[in-house]
Amino acid sequence: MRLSSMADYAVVAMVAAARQCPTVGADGDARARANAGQLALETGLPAPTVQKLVSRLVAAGLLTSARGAGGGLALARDAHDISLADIVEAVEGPIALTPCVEGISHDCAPGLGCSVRPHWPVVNEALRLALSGVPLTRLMTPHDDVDMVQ
Amino acid sequence: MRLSSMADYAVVAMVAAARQCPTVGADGDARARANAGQLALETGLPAPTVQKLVSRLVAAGLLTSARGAGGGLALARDAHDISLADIVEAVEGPIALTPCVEGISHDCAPGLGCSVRPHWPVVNEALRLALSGVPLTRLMTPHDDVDMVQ
DNA sequence: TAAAATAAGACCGAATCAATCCGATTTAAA
DNA sequence: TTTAAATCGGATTGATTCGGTCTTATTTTA
Repeated sequence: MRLSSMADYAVVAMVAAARQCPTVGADGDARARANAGQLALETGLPAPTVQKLVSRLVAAGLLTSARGAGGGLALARDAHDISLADIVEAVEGPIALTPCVEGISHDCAPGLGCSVRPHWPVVNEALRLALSGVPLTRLMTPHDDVDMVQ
Repeated sequence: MRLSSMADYAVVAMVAAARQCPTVGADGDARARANAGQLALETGLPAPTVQKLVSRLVAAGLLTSARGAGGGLALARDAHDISLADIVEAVEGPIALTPCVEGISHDCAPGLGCSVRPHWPVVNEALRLALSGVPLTRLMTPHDDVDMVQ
């Protein structure tokens, strides 16, 4: 039920990246690029861990990377269009509480014919919806009372 | 993000227990008690694993146990009043995606002042609500189309 | 009184996960 | 042309948790 540490760190790293690169240039060439070392310094996470995280985030299309000297990272799209679900899925894969997904048998209860399996997608979708409702912009604020009213 | 195997098995075991003891006697003394061995046989799970599961379920107040010869297990309350959230909490403890709960520092991002921490309770509550909405009675049905309309 | 059946707790092996390190590739600047 | 800087990918090590098995204690019936 717990989020993996990698996914937890990824959220923190994305928040830091969004702070360092608040606005991406409209021409696609972000001016204020942040490198992995700066993100590690700001978040307090180990540098190798941040490097591995940004690799997955880039592969998932949440960050854009520019190699070489002067390179760095930038948000692929606006911070308001990146949600917790995107970050979690980028690091952990599809959001599912159980391995009882379509295509895999996983006969956990042969006698019951796995009667609980048809009900997991409902829970998974509800969870995904909850994560999708939290954009990155809301996480950037140090403390707000918006959550209380929701 | 994945549920632990123990919690997954606990759901299956509770479904099997609800099937073997559909109605609990109003006098509190259930007539049709199921023992751990029968549950293991019906679910296909290892018997020692089922024993460990029922121990936690009894401790959590979801099952009642009667020791000695002729003893066994019975649902503590009606199957309609037992939800997925109850079972998961009985096995895994409080439902929380991150260890960022009140009382524990866990300074994942000292530089940011853990700006993401105030937002986790919102997600946790949404997840708990989704699990609470699935009663045990719905899981007992082999296959129904109720989930589709919801 | 004795035997049988049960739950409850303790122990151990194994697997997954997190973290780290190293080398390869690419680009800009001197 | 050369040097420096920064990302990308894989492989390795260590530890924590998880899953499974076993033994012990308690209770009821014959």
